[in-house]
Amino acid sequence: MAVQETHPLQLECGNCPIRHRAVCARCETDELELLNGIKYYRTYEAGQTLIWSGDQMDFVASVVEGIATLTQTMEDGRTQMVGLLLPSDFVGRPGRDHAPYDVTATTQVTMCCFRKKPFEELMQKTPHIGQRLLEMTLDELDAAREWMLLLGRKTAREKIASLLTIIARRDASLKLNASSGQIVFDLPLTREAMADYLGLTLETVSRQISAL
Amino acid sequence: MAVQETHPLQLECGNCPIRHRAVCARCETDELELLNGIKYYRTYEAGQTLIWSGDQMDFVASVVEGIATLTQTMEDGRTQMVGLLLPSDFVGRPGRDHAPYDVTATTQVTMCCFRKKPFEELMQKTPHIGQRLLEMTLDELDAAREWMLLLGRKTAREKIASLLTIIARRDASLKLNASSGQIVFDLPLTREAMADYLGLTLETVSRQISAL
DNA sequence: AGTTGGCTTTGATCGAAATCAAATGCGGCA
DNA sequence: TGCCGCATTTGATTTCGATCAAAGCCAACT
Repeated sequence: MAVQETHPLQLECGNCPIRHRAVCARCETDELELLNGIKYYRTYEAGQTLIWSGDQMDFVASVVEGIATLTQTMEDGRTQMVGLLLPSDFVGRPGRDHAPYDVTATTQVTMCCFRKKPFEELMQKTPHIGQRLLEMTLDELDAAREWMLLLGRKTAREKIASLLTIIARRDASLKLNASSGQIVFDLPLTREAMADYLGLTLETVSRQISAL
Repeated sequence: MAVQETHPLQLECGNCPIRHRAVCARCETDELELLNGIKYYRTYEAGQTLIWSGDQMDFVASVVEGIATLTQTMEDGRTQMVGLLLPSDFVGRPGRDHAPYDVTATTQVTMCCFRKKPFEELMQKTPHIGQRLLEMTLDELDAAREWMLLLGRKTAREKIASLLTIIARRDASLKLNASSGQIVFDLPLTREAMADYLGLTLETVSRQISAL
């Protein structure tokens, strides 16, 4: 894994860490071969903005490693995070050619990219890709709606608590650490990022965390 | 149309009002024939809850006429609306068997229903349905994220303004009323429904509307 | 007319979170 | 060692929207 992180120029799909959860999860060996033919990897540093809202999008991609965020910004500078991209999540939208949100790396991020045109053509030929993408999009929609409840109706403290449980839960499902009863995890987000996510100010986030 | 509203037991797909925007939009005549074979209509009265969160879902459906809402409720009774269902919108999720939200009619609603099992089988055979559903789901996801910005970062007044413009815009695109510069529309929502949608209390909604 | 019950408006008060401002801690670097 | 830049914490004050409470409006029904 360490080797791939430094320069994952070409990685075999067979032992890809997101093989069974990404958009390619349902693909058979032959379909995978086609995808493999048009894929290429890119890595980004923590803090880097991968995509700016409004950018021309000539590719789509899967997050292989790292964490990135989707944020929306108003004219006066107020921002709201509208999505968290984790390994296996899909970026971009077939059939749309400009990006609707900023995408920013919060850690170092590795992406498995496909030029949009060939990918769209492949989607026509191999139904498994479209099926999986639909599934993933429906899950994202559920997550977004869960978040709407949080933003609209929860108190600052409840928001923090929800964020922590979500991160912890994900973390657990990723590492499957059947360790002792204790749950330990580090959250790779600054106070500001949390505030952006929760619809709060960073001061409020700080205070509420101290209070726990 | 009046006739269909009272008892739309069977309506010809060819002159269905949502023929070109619903999940069947991309279907060819032969595919439409298959869908036609498994569809049935249901109507609900204003105020009626079509589906309760947690219900077993043995069908999926398209809204043909009327408006319904998707709402999420917390244990202590706080509620947040997470979606607005308009004519052509799709209800239910292939591959999931319990409803995640309450669905409530705000006006009289007519739905074009399909039993889930046959629909899912049909989706395998006719790619156009899955493709269209993906497209619609991606649009819904965009709408949900727009709403997250509203809930997380906008003031009460801005929330009201956004709601009004959204309703007005939709209304305009529906009726295509190229009337004089004036824009006239009635919003078929109670103060409480608006409050639910905007993450506010009904008092605040009332005050802000008066203030405009 | 009068009553009932719904939605809506208006008023008074309270409180949670935003805002403004300053201090603290800490790793990198000259 | 000391300075710088950055994230975080803490404090004081303000404000927006929630909450609690009462009245107004209007259509349906007796």
